[in-house]
Amino acid sequence: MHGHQHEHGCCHGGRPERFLEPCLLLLLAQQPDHGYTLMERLGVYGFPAERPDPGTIYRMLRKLEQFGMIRSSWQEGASGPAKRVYEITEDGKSLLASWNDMLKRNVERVHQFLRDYEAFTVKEHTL
Amino acid sequence: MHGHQHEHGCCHGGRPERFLEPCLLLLLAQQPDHGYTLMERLGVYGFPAERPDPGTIYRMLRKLEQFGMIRSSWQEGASGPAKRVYEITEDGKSLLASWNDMLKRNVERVHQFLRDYEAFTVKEHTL
DNA sequence: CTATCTATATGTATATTACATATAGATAAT
DNA sequence: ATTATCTATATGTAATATACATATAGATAG
Repeated sequence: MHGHQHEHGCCHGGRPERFLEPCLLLLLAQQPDHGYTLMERLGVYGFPAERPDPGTIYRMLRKLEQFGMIRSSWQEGASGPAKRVYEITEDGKSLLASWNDMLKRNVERVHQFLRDYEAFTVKEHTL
Repeated sequence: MHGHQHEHGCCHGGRPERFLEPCLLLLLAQQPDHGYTLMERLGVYGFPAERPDPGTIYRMLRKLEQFGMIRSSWQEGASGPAKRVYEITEDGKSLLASWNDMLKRNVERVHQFLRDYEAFTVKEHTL
């Protein structure tokens, strides 16, 4: 029952923000790839596997390239339309390491919340 | 070295987003309080304890009140300027439960990322 | 030759946060 | 006394990320 009852109006529950960028960097660190396949691979990190949003993903890839975190080249001789294949740069790997540190810290903050919420519900139950 | 080197320009690492709302709800579930004190209590969840942003916090409180998640009354007879004391409503408790569920799911997503990043660095090291 | 699949891209709206600034009553200091 | 500081609440504006809608086009299947 919980989780989706507040999607409209105020306080819609949803996805974690600022998470797409590190996930794309990690996927490209694992192996070079193009946007269309990356959309599917993002499912591992909880992004909607069936109906991902191409616009958001391609835009993020272009932004990362603008700042030199990834680089791209057009793949030739493949089937279907031309594919822009991205690979991570050294700067991108350094940024990925930063994201890893930051996400670790943020997880700690959320764990503190989850512990306190648990304590709150236990206390409520004993009233 | 990591963690703050990309604060400017692209890809600034920083705080988790959409985290202020659940934290305020949890703090008010623990006990009714007014904005000025809540600012300090937010330090438990990693918000900057010395120099929090009043604007963001008061605005979020007003939004939560607009949607009936908390309610407020002016506290009389206290020292200093008038204080608007907030308390959580039943709807607010329900929303808080939703946030708890969602944050649990999101933590799982981040854990997947952290595991994969660890595996990536191990692999890089053995090359 | 038309429809569908693969692949990339832009336009716009909404939401959250950061930073700057405004207001005002209460209390402390000179 | 009157000035400065502390407590407390509030608004204006900009930056950023995401969601949703839509556009484009080559390749392939019916």
